[in-house]
Amino acid sequence: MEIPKHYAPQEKEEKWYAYWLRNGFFRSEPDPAKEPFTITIPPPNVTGVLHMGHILNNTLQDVLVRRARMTGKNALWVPGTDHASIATEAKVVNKLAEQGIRKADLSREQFLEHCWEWTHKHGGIILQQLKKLGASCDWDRTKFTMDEDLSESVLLMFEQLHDKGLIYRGYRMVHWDPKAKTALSDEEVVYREEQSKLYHVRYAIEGEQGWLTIATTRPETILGDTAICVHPDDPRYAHLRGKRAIVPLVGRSVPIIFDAYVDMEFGTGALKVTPAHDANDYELGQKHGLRTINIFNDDATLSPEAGMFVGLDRFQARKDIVPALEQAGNLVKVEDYLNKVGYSERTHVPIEPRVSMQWFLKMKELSQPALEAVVSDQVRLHPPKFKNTYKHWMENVRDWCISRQLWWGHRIPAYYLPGSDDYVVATTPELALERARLKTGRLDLQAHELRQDPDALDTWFSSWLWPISVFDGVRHPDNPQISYYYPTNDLVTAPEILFFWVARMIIAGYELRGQMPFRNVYLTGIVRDKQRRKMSKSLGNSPDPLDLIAQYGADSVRVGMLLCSPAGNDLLYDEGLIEQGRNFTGKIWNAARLVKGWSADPEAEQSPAEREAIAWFEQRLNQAVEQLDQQYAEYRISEALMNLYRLFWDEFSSWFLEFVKPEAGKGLAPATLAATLGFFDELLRLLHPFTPFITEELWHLLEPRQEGQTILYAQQRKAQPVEAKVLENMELAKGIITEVRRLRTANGIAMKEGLELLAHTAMGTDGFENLRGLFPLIQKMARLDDIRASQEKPANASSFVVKQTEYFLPLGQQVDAEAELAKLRQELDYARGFRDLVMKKLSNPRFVDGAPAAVVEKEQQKRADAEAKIQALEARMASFGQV
RNA sequence: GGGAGUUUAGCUCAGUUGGUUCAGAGCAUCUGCCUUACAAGCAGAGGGUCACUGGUUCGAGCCCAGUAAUUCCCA
Repeated sequence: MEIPKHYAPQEKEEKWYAYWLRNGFFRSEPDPAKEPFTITIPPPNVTGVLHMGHILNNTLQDVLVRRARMTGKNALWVPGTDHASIATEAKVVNKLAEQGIRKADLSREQFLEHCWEWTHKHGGIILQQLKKLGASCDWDRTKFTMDEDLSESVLLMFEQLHDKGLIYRGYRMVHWDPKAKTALSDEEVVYREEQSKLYHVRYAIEGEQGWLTIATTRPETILGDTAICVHPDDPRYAHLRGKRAIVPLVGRSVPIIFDAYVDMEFGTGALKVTPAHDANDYELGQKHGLRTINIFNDDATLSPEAGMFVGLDRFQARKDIVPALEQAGNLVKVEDYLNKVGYSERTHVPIEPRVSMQWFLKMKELSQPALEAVVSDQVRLHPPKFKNTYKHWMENVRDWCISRQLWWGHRIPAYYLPGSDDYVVATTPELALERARLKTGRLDLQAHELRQDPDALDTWFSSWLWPISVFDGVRHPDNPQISYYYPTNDLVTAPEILFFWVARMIIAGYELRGQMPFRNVYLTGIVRDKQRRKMSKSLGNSPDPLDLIAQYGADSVRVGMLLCSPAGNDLLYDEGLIEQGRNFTGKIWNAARLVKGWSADPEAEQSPAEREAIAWFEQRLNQAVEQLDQQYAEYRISEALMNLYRLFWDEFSSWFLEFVKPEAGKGLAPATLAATLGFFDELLRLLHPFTPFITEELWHLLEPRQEGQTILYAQQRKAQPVEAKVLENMELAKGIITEVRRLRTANGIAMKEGLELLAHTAMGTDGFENLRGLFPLIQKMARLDDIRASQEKPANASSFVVKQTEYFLPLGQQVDAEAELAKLRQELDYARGFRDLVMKKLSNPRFVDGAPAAVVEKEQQKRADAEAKIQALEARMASFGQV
């Protein structure tokens, strides 16, 4: 069968993906006879679209899963999506706004209908896109965090933790997102440094002359001040003990309190205290029994409590209050100030600290096993540098605010009793009623009298169950699926969500099953552009991955993304990387065309040279497999790919295929052709996890295959002992070939022109004899008519030294004596320098006595090698009449 | 403010318990080639005071201390 000149990825990828699906190759079911290998996908946002980060992340997962399949594991990759409460709700609210509909005008049910509509319309697009990449997920198992079973799992978890006393409801200071109008967890706040102003404002002391000046970045919160605080040791303010101050503009009298919390160095050493709008002030307020005046509405406009600027946005109020303070004579000065402001991770508006009633999960004890799991390497992070970060977070973990004032998500399963703040927790309204009747003793209590908490749960409160809930392991902890597939093997995700998600999954894993959710966590880097800017829609610096796949093929994109992305390192994306991937697939394709063009000649006998080449590549393959095992074990995926890249390109294509390439028009010994095809097959298997499509295509082209056969389950070569000598000798032979080629180039001798190579064996023939079997290969590759031993050193010859043997290439009149000498001199300097260094070591008694015997012996060998080389070089120089 | 990491060729990165001159790879660059699979290719070549300073050691890219630059995490 002829192979087309060019590989057409688009067509082949479609064909093979359909073939894989049709045959159910990605499916997995529990099989006690086989070892499971499981990955659960980090569920992308259900309404998201594929970006470059997904490409990197999912290619890695696919490589791991495909490799597992080809090394005898029962491999399963579970796909799915996440409902992304706040992000999706924000999108739906925006969409409704475009249609002139306000969320506030809809009932909860109506709004959720819109959310579902949106989800059904956009949901799963991203999963379809992953198919283009070649992702070998078991699509029949696709999950969504709002599926009925997964939802029930979330509620059960809530109930379980609540019953254990780990979930509580409390009036606390939380991070408030005034745009989404919901509380956020600590992790959902991102801090950004900002140039702002520090306002110095003076407060009158009540009942006497004098002022007290404070410094603040948020003058509008003055309206909510309920104290001034100074340090008890500060002599500047000692006289103010027991006094009160007057809040500017509103004229409220507030106490001056003393607390060591204040930093005497900062600003004026006096702090205004606004318990309702600052986390630290809130603490102070609690401690000193201060009033809490909430001057903001939930959208961060000023509330009637503020007393002025009512209804104004907080930033407008900040602007407007400055001239007001100035006019009132309270503004002392304004300076520039660099401070850090918390923003909502989702809506990107500045966070407003706010006191509100929220649900919290106690984290301290819960996280203990999860901390130990990582510290003791039961769960391994790759790269391990993230262990520190993880440990630090876990040791300082704080209670998790799990309620969100949103509708899209899992509604908190708490039901308030009539006319009371008391509640029962249950996973369904029916169960809730039962419990409520029990609790109240009112058997006639009706469902409509109970009021379910309006809040939804933090999305991560569902995703932290993901590796368990996709196997229904929360509701049915002993079902065969979870028993077989859990704990999963690898998780591939971004370091950004190490705490959000990874840590919490580990916590949930131990809490629910007493076992880690996965054994390895591979943390990818962030995909950036060449200027190290994060790829983003707004910057417009990100290519559309689907365009790339359409242009270059999925295999090329996969290779390009993995070529240069060690675990934990950012990937500086450049289209050149994808081109490199394309060039590599092109190379594979062309090598196949070459080999496919060869035919077996039953008459032809396998030459000793061919046998040598085959014996060598056999060992070279063994060596590569050994390295690959190591690289996979250490999650050095980029390195594994580079290893294969060079194995295929340099060793197989440039060396092996050229070794055995038949003369034009001639056939090949059947055994040689069979060996070549065998190697090709093995290489395709090793490459398949990285380039699934082209390897399947060629696997079917190089040998006749039946419908239903696939490379997906073809097993990769297992590690075998490597015969080092065979590899060493070939490296020497390659060295000789390269030297001859170099001399040809340097002296302008065409490859067509035959040459003779003389080996000067006066020094001994060991190295020379070792290579005798490879001579035919050397002759073929360097276009030599003959290689022979010689006692004399011919004149008018170029020379080089390999090991301890000096080789001469008689070039007649063409020798460039100057260039030759320069090269010799350079080599001699190098060799002498090397010898001197070794000698210095050997003449140092402390080295000879102190270093291990093996090391000393090595040094002595090095000296002998160097001496021999120097002699050869000196003799050579002498033949030119120079030393 | 606290903590962690990084610094090796023009770029992106390897360098495993200190012991070949250990200074590597890919890409990029340069030179010569349309050699009947591949010019998206082939054959060659050049390129680095391992951030800096000091220390430990017979021996340091590797260990220690300090300095600088830079990144990230936490507050």
